[in-house]
Order: sequence, then C-alpha cells, then structure tokens
Amino acid sequence: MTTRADIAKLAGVSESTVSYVLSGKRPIGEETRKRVLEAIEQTGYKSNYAASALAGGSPRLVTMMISNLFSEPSSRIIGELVNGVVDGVSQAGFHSVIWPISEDAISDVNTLLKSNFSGGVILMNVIESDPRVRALHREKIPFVVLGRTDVKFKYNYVDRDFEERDRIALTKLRELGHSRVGLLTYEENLRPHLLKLSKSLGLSVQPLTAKNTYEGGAEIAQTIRTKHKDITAVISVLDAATIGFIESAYEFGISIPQDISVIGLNMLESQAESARPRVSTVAYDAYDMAKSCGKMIVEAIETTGDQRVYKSELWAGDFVDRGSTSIARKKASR
Amino acid sequence: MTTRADIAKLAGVSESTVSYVLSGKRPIGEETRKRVLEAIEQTGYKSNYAASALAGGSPRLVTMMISNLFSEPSSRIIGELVNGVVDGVSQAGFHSVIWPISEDAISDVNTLLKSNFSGGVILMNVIESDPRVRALHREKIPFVVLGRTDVKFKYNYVDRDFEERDRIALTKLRELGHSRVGLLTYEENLRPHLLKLSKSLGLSVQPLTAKNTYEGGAEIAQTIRTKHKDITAVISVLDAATIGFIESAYEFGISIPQDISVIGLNMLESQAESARPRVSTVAYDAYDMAKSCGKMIVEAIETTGDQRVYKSELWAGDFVDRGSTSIARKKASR
DNA sequence: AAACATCATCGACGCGCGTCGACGATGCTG
DNA sequence: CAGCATCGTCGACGCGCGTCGATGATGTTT
Repeated sequence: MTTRADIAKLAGVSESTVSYVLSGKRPIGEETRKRVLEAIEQTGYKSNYAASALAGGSPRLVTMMISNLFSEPSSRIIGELVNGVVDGVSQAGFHSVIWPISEDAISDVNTLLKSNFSGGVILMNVIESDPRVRALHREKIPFVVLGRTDVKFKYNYVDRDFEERDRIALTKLRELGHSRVGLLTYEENLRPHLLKLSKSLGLSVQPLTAKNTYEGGAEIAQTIRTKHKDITAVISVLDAATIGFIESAYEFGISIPQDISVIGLNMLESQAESARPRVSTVAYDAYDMAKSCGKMIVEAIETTGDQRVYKSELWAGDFVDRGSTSIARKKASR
Repeated sequence: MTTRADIAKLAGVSESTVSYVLSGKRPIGEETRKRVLEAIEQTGYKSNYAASALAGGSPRLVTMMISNLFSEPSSRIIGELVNGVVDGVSQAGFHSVIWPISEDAISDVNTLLKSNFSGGVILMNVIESDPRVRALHREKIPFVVLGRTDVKFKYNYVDRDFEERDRIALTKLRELGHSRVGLLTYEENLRPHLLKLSKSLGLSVQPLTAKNTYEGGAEIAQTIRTKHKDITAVISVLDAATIGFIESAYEFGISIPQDISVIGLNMLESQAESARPRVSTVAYDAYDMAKSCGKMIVEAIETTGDQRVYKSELWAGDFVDRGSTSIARKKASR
C-alpha cells in the first residue's frame, strides 16, 4: 500500500507538502506541485480513507439514508434518485453508499456518523421533524434532504415544486376551457396555494378524497357521476386511484377524455404509459433532480464551517401529453 | 465524544485494558471487566470507526456490492436479499451498507477496501470470474457471494440449490404421471444434472429455448402445439415467458393445466400469484437465505487469518401449489 | 524452595493523514 | 536600507484504537 510517505520520498519533498498539494489549503510552488502530482500518478496513490477520517478530513463519501428502500411502488422512483445522486457526486470524485436503515437504529447511525464515517448525508423519505435531521444538524454533518419536506424546511433540500406543478396542470385545463376541476387527494381541504391559484385562474377546484387504490378510484367515478356532474376535468395526486378511476369510468357512463379530462400529478412514467387511455401528467425528471442534489451535498461538504449557508432547489417539471391522451377540450356545455 | 481514554479513567484502568475487555483477546479479571463494562454502559461509549479501521481492526460493517440495484424485475428479490443480510448481520452487532457500484468503478472500490473501509463484503449478481472476486481474495478481505455463482466456485457462497430445485419439480411431475416434460430456458442443451435426473426418474426433458418475454412464451406455445405434441408438462426458468405461455396457450388450443402442467422454477411469488391460473412453483425464501448469508460473512470476519476455511450453503426451496393451480395429473394418453 | 508457566494489567508505539507553528527566502513599503 | 508581509516548505503533533512486550502477582511443577 502506497502512503503519503512514499510520495514524499519519491518527489523529494516533505509529507506535509504532499498533503497541501492534495488539499490545496496552502500555496505550493508550481514545480514541486508538478513533481508531487507525477509521483502520485506513477504510484496510483489514493489517500487512506480511515486515516483521513480519523485526522479530521471530510471523507469523499456520501451516505444516502433511505428508510423503506424496497417498498413498492416507490422503488422505481428511488432507483432513479439513487442513480442520480451516485452520478452527481461521482463527478466530483465522491463515492456514495446507501444505508438501508431501520427506524429504530438511529442511535447506531449517530455513532458511525460521529466517527466521521461519511462526508455528508442525503436523507430520503423524510417526514416532519425526523430525529435524524436534528442529529445531523447538531453534529454539524452536511446534509441535504431529497424529496418531500415540510413546507417550511430550513435546511438544505431539493424537492419537487408542487405549487408550480399544480399551476401547470390547472393552466393547461384552463386553456382547454375547463372551469370545474376535481382533485383526487387524501385531504379534505385544499391547500392554500390551490385556493389562490384556482381563484387567479378563474376556475374552481373540488377536493375528492379517496383511498389510493383501484377501488378508491372507482368510488370517485361514482361520486362524480352522482354528486359532481359539473366537473369536466380531474387532477390527481393518487396514482392507483387514478388508474382505477379511468378504468371504471366507463361503467359509470363517463368517457375519457370526452367527458372528463385527467391529469396525473405524481404518476410514474410507466404507469401513465400503460393505462388506456394513457394518462397525461406533469412529469419531472427524478434522475436530474437527484443529480443536482448530489452536487449540492458535495458543495456543502466542500464549504467549510463558517460560510455554510442553507440552500434549496425546487423542480417543477413539464406537462406531458402522451399521444392517445386523457385530456381534451371541454365539450360545449351540456 | 467519548473515547477509550474516558472509559479508562472512569473505570480506573489503563486504556489497553479497556481494549482487551472489548475485544476479548486477552484474559481480564472478572471484577475489572465489570467495572469497565459499567463505564461503557454509563457513557454510551462506542469505539470510533475510523480509528479502529486505521489501527487495523475489522470494522463491524458489511458492504453489499450490487451491480444493477434497481433493474427490474429483480429489484423485488434484491429487496428481500438486502433485508435478509441487514437483519442477519445486525444480530451480531454489524452494520451494513449498499454499494451501488457501476462496473467501471472497480479500481475505486479497491482503494476504499484497502483502506479497511469494511470488515467484509457480500457480492450479488456476480458473474463468472468477476474481477472483484479476485481483488477481494488478493486483499484478503472476507467475502461471500450471494446468488448465482459458477458451478465450481471455490470461495464462500450462498446460493439456491438448483439441482435440488429441478429434482423437486420433476419428481412432482412424475408423481402426476407426466413423462414428457418441456423446459423453458435460454440454453440449447440440458445441463448434465438434468440429463442424469430425467434418466433416473424415467422421463424425458425437452429444452425449449425462448426469449424471456411475453412473446417468447407465446412462441413456445406454438412450438409445443406443432412440434412437440407429446409434451404434457413444462418447467421454466423464464418468468416473463412463462406468463406469456400461460396466457397465450388458450389461443393455441392448449388448456392449462388440463393439457399441460406448468411449474415455474425462478418465479416471484407476486408474479406466480397474479397469473391465471396461478403458477405452481418451487419457491425458496430469499430473505432467510440472505439472512444466513449475513451470518456467514460475520463468521468469516470474526475468524482470523490462518484458520479461514471457505464455506458454502445451498438452499433448495419447496414445492408450492397455489390453489387454483397450473398443474394437474396427466390425462389418459391422448 | 527454586524454577517456571500463567494470569492480569500497563505503557508504549504505530497506523496514515490533517494542520499548526516555524523558518528561510523573497517582494514590498516607508 | 530597515521593517514587514507573503510565499513555499518543513517538522512535529494529534486523532482513537489495536497490539506487542514487559512487569508483578499468582499458581504449579520438580
């Protein structure tokens, strides 16, 4: 195994000089730098990970903490996110590992992180006030949250821009002449931004709660048929229910998109493609988003203590019409 | 952060004594041991990961190297395997991380492993003569291969017992009176064990090659109808093709299981359940298998240099009839 | 009783790297 | 030209832990 001492000897300099060439934390003469780099090149020297961590360096390693790694159906998305992060950080010469953590092993995690195991952390599937967030902040370990966060999250995060997503969907429907829109959702009430948005676009949004299952979607179809006959378009945050809605709509005398246009807000590409008719969505590129997240954590790791500032990024996405589509211009009023 | 020095002071012993209490590598008096353990308990001391690695300890960390982590459809199985390993090693107080490695980053991996990053490695999705296998062996890093290996693999491994799996399937078919069996497979020729097996059971196995797609399965149905009318049962290592075969069989005048019985050899529970009729399989418990693999790597890590012996384990699985089933007694000869 | 093996414990050192302080050599200011 | 900041480099130390050799204190053998 090659060590710093070997490089120093080979280049005819001191060990500390080698260190400073590598870290760039002190100016080094152009010629010596070249000699050192040559020696490194020759020997294929890589600094020892454990020694660096022990001596207080920031390991060039990013840890992704993922709670429910292989829980369907999210694993498809998680795969994209993981790949994005991996590629994003590797461009900066960082490695990345996944920590398949169970909820109850948080203290163990703290231990390893305190050991300076990892230069930075990316948290996925984080819910409000996750204890890990507090722990990471307390230990001053750089971290970025990827994915759904609290509305007001004060640390680094990368997330979808849900407000913009909704704006895109509703604007599209407005263009097509729709004015009464149903929203398939878990919640009874509309979020404030949707109220504002619908008002400014001059349309009304009716929340329609359902379980996110095939059957839940079918119930919605019935509800619309009986109680909300004026609705001519539906946007949905529920994937499975959306599929259920579309496939059972016909039984309730609703034809899509002639009677009701449908836009999926969270739907996976594959699901949207395989439904008939295909579901138009507001899609975003999870891979790109994650890649950007990877760059953010690298940046956070490389900026030292004092000058750290929390950053955030929101990814809106684009409207995707999938050919044989689920949306149509509103019919002349019935 | 609590260190060994703190514990030593608290227990009124030397630092090395603390070390030996922890490692058990030298005898320690009963009373001092108790005092030390108490101090550890009180402070919640955990040894520093990086320092331990640097000083030459075996980190209590297992690395899972997985090449195509989220490639469908294997991710479901991989999820089971990952969970199994995690639970298996955590029982021994080991952590585990996933290394989502791309094929071309092997040299980087070597670097980190040489840094004593991880106590041991579990390799998944390993093909013949993978360079990582050689590297791990050269660096004397304990490792276990989980999943398909070469027939003659001389290092640690845990795998399914494919020969036993085939024996179970063919024996079952024999019991039901079948004597001409088709094998859906990638390969033109039967493996030696299948030849022996079929001879000893007094039945014949006909390889039927196909792409592992829905369409591939349909082609097989046609092939059987035209060229192999005597076949009354099919076993298959191809999942998607099996589904395709079953669903298109009817079009070719084949009814399942009346005309042809089907047994899946590699099929996922979920796939087998959702087909109509459900597919009987020789199933194995990936989670249990992986858990055992986790125990094996821990054991390998904890046995020191000289006395290391390579071990292996094969998991056979059981025949699973899924109610409304894909197998039936052979009809009186047509 | 002397010689020796065993037990329980301690001190010291090294693993490889990050970084602080020091020091000579230069360039600049007044 | 004296005084001082800056540049380029070196030596030394510390991070926390694993382990070797040494040292008494026992117990065992001839």
